[in-house]
Amino acid sequence: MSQKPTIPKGTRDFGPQQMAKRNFIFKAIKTVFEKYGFMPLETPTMENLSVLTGKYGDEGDQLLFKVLNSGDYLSKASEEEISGGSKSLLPKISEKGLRYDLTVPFARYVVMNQHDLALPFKRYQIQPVWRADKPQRGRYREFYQCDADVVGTESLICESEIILMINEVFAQLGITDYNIKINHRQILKGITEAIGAEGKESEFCVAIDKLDKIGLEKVLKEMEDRGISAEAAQKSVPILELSGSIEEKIAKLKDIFKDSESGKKGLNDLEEILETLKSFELDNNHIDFDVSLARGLSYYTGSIFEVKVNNVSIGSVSGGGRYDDLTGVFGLKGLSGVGFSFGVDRIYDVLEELNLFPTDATTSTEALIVHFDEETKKYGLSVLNQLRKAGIKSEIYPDKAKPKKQFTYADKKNIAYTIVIGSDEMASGNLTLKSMASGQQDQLALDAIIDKITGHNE
RNA sequence: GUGGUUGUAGUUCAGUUGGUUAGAACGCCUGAUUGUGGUUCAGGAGGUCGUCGGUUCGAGCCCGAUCUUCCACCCCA
Repeated sequence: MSQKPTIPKGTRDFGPQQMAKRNFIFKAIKTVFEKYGFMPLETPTMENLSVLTGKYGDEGDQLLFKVLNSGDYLSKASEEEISGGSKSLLPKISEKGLRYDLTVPFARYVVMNQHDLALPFKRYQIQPVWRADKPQRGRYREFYQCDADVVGTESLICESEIILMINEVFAQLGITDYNIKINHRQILKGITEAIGAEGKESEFCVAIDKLDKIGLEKVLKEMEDRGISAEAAQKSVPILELSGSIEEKIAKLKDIFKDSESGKKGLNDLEEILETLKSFELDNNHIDFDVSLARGLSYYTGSIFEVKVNNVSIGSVSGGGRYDDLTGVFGLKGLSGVGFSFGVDRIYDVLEELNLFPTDATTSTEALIVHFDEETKKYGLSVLNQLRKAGIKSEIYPDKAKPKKQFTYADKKNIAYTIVIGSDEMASGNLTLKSMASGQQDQLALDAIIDKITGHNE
């Protein structure tokens, strides 16, 4: 008995229909990225472990997929190291790992090529990444990230452009009801100062990030669990419950941040981003200033954002922020950057849930040639050649088969037209064009058929 | 990593306290139609019940291990 094939946990195949839909998303994202002056970059699937480890925290290191050294990978390890467990053995048997995200390889690339790059450097990168996580719904061990980053400038125009790009991508995808939540790490720092919890920033961030998930009371408890005084936690309540328009929230915070340089800086940045956007005449920029937005990644130092589509069961579909020292760990100091990422898998689920995939995203072949015998099949080949010369996606049923079988094939593959060639058609030169959707058939010369199919596309 | 959960036909699922030959729907194949798909009708194929071991006269059902699925926590896209 042959064994049943399987794929590794947390990985997926993408069939033709899925790929058509995924490509629809990728195309929209790529088009927009390039329109804003971002250039494509690809980096290797594998990086040296020295590049990857220590960049994502202890948890992150555990989630790295490591690649065994080639050949006799145990030969360099001593008895002692083998008996010492995985910690001492690992560096001896593995030197490479699969990329965990696109940001670190990007930073590595920038440092390695710093003398050749025109700064500011704008790149986009669409590639799979791997995490040895436990899979769940919407969480895989292999998934795609679509990153766009700018390094080498502190200009807030970049932030504004990110907002514009998100708006443009979503417009192309047909998503209309969504919020771009924005906040600023300096504002969060300002809040910790204002409530008397200086230096507890990261604890504060971890706690409030869960606000919409677990509610205010549990967040306050979490703050206390993480070493923030009950008094300070209480003082944050009015800030977290801020309401009103963006301008009103900013005005209220300005008052609270009288003595906080960080807080003021954050608010100024935010105002400048909003001001810059006014030059671009958006009807609705979808921005929502949310002081409870924190985002886990600790390397963010400036603005941060996250996109949530409303009325769907899916979490955030995009996010990003500004980091001051991304390349510092690789020895290149003082390079500020800002970047963001689209989560393709989640966008896919959103489009599916809202039924927003256009029907032509899934059509494949436009015309199938149906024949009856060797002679008509041969005649069909020259017809096929003409169709393809005219740019029509077309194919001929390769085997001799009953028409029923050939039509069923066209039906299953969702092919729009069939062109039937029998002895009558061969004799007259007028072929039978059948529209599979309506079932209507017409006797037409090949030129007329080509006109009709291509005309239908325009 | 912690705790729970699932596994029966290609797919979604039934399957009685452990008792003969494991079912349905959809899908698939063939025919009704030797030049016509989607609808209809008739027929057919398809399962070592996740895997290995144990209990039993007897296991899809009970027990153990393992893999797998999904969920919560942690963390994250």
